[in-house]
This record gives sequence, structure tokens and C-alpha cells, in this order.
Amino acid sequence: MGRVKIQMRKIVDRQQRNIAFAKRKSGLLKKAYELFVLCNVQMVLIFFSPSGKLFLFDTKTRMEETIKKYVDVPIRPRPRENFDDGILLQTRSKEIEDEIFKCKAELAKVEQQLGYFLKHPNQWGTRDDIEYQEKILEETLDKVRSRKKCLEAQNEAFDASNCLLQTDVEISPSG
Amino acid sequence: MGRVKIQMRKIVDRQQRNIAFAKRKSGLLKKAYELFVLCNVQMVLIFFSPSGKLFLFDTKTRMEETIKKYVDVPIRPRPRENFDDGILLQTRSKEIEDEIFKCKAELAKVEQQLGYFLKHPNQWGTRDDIEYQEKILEETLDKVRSRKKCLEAQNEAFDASNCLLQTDVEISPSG
DNA sequence: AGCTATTAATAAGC
DNA sequence: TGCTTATTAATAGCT
Repeated sequence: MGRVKIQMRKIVDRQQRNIAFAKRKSGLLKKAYELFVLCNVQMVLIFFSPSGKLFLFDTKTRMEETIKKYVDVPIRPRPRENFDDGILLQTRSKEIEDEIFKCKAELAKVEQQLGYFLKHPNQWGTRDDIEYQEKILEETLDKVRSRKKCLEAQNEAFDASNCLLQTDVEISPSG
Repeated sequence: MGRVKIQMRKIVDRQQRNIAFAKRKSGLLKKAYELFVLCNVQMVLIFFSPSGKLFLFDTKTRMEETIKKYVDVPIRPRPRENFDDGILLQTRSKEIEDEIFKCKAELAKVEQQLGYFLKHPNQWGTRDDIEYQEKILEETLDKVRSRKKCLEAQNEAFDASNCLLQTDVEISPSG
């Protein structure tokens, strides 16, 4: 659907291919979204850009939750019919849309970083693969452990402030 | 793109919804296929019909091979337009369906096993989550390391046999 | 990143 | 279930 009909073969020119990808990517995502909303179809769509970036569309994601979390939209108690999801999603503004896309992009980034885990063990062929896998796992484990420490520190701080607060509450009525 | 513009919400009438699904399903598969061909994009698309039937479009699969394997269709030298894949995918038999489901089950299993890696760190809220994460990572790291050892052992064995082979080669001409 | 001339998808209807 | 057609939607080539 353009000025001319194009042949269904790989676009040779790299720049042209990237342009076509950018345009058709959004088209495909829109079509996927529409099928999801109109026909209540559960779906997972995963693909990679020519530059290797991962894109994901997953209807299983609790979209409402995502919206609730990132956009200041009061979620009203839901009536009995349960395709509000579709309606709510449809009333999304450009901002919400962007926000959702940003979330998805971030998710995709993380997933790409962690992509190595998605490989089936039987596919780990070479020594290099294994060594890379080991390296990634070690790094991730480090991150998790430092986050654990951070969380523990936070919890201690929270406990301390909570204790202080309680003391305040006990004191202030009398003061 | 029809006689009238439709609202983007779930189609209430079930029959109408099924019709829309049938039409848009092929549209979506075509778009996915086009993106794959034009931009050389690797892709997986999984979705369910309203009646619960599974549909799969996976560019990684050697589609022609799959078709050759499960459907008794002689593979003719293909003309330039090769959208046949998409069409043939829809003509899946019970066997293909089973095969797909088996794959999907396996995929689900792997994803479940590895699911914990997919969470965004910011979503790991509780100490329990972190500790579970740590545990899983440690276990995985152990597995990877033992596989590494196994691989190394294999390589040593290979080197040894290779050495033997060379000896054989050197000896046999003279014998 | 926008703009249109075109082609392509599809909602109704048969 | 599948074909037809009036319309809307997607997008190829340009800027």
C-alpha cells in the first residue's frame, strides 16, 4: 500500500530495509493489538530489529497493572463484564501509549540482557558459549547479592524509622 | 478498512467475533510473514483462536521442512512469490497441531524454569524474592559449571582420540 | 520525522 | 464458508 507495489523479497538496501522495518513494525504491533482487543485473543509476539533489538508484545502482561503503576489513572471498581481491559486500553492517550511502549522497551532491554538464559541447554554447544554463560551468571549473581544487601539495609533503616515513629506517636499525644 | 470504521473494543457478538478473527488472523500472519521476508526479521508469533486453537508463526522453523515432513505435499521449486508458507501453515493437520503443542509445552517448561530471570530487578520487591533469585542463580551456575567440566572432559577425550587417529594414520601406510 | 498517492485490508452484505 | 465491494487503513517513495 504505497506509491508502488513492491516485490515480496528481502529489501537489499540496508537503509531502506531499516525504514521499512520501522514502519512495518508499528503496523504489525497495531494489528496484533487490534486482534487482541477485538477478538479477545491471547498472544505473544517476539521479534528482532535488523540491529538485533528485541521487541515483545504479550497480551498476558497485566496491562492494567502497568497503566496503574506508571500513569496516574484512578482505577475504578470493575463491573461484571470483564473485557474492560480492552476498553480501558482503548481510552489510552498518546502519553499512556508512549509510557507503555517505554515500559515494554525497557522490558525488552532487560530480556535481551538476560537472553542468554532463554537458550535451551542443549543448544549450548561450544566452550565459549559456556564460558560466556558462566560469566553472565556470575555477574547477575553479583547484582542480585548487592541488591539483597541494599534491601537489607533499607529494611534496617525502615525498622529504625518505624521505631522512631512509634516513639513519636507515643510521645506526641502527651506533649 | 471496511464499509464502516469500527470501534476498538471487543466485538460482543460471538459469531461476528469469530468472523473478524478468521479475517484478521490471516491478515496478521501475512503482515508477520512480510516483515520476515522484506526485512529479514526473525520472529515468533503465538496466539489462540476464540475456540482455543493454537496458531504459531515461527520464522526460525524451517517451514518448508516442516511442511514436507507433516503434509503430503510435493515441494515444487518455488516461484518468486513465497507466501505459500503462511497459507500452508494454516492447513495444519492434527499431527502438526500436536507437534506444535509439544514444542510449545517444552518452550513453556524452559520459560518457567528460566522465568525468574525475566523479571525486572525493580520488580523484585521482597527479601524472599531476592533470596529465591539468588538460590536459582546459584543452582544454574552450578549446572553450567558442571556442563563446562563435562565439555572439557569431552574435548580432552576428543584430543586424545584425535591423537590416536593421527598415530593410526602414520602407522597404517607402513603396515 | 512528516506527506500523499497508491495499494492493501477488511466490514458488511450475499 | 467463501466471494464481492465500498471504505478505511497502511505504507512506498519523497522531502
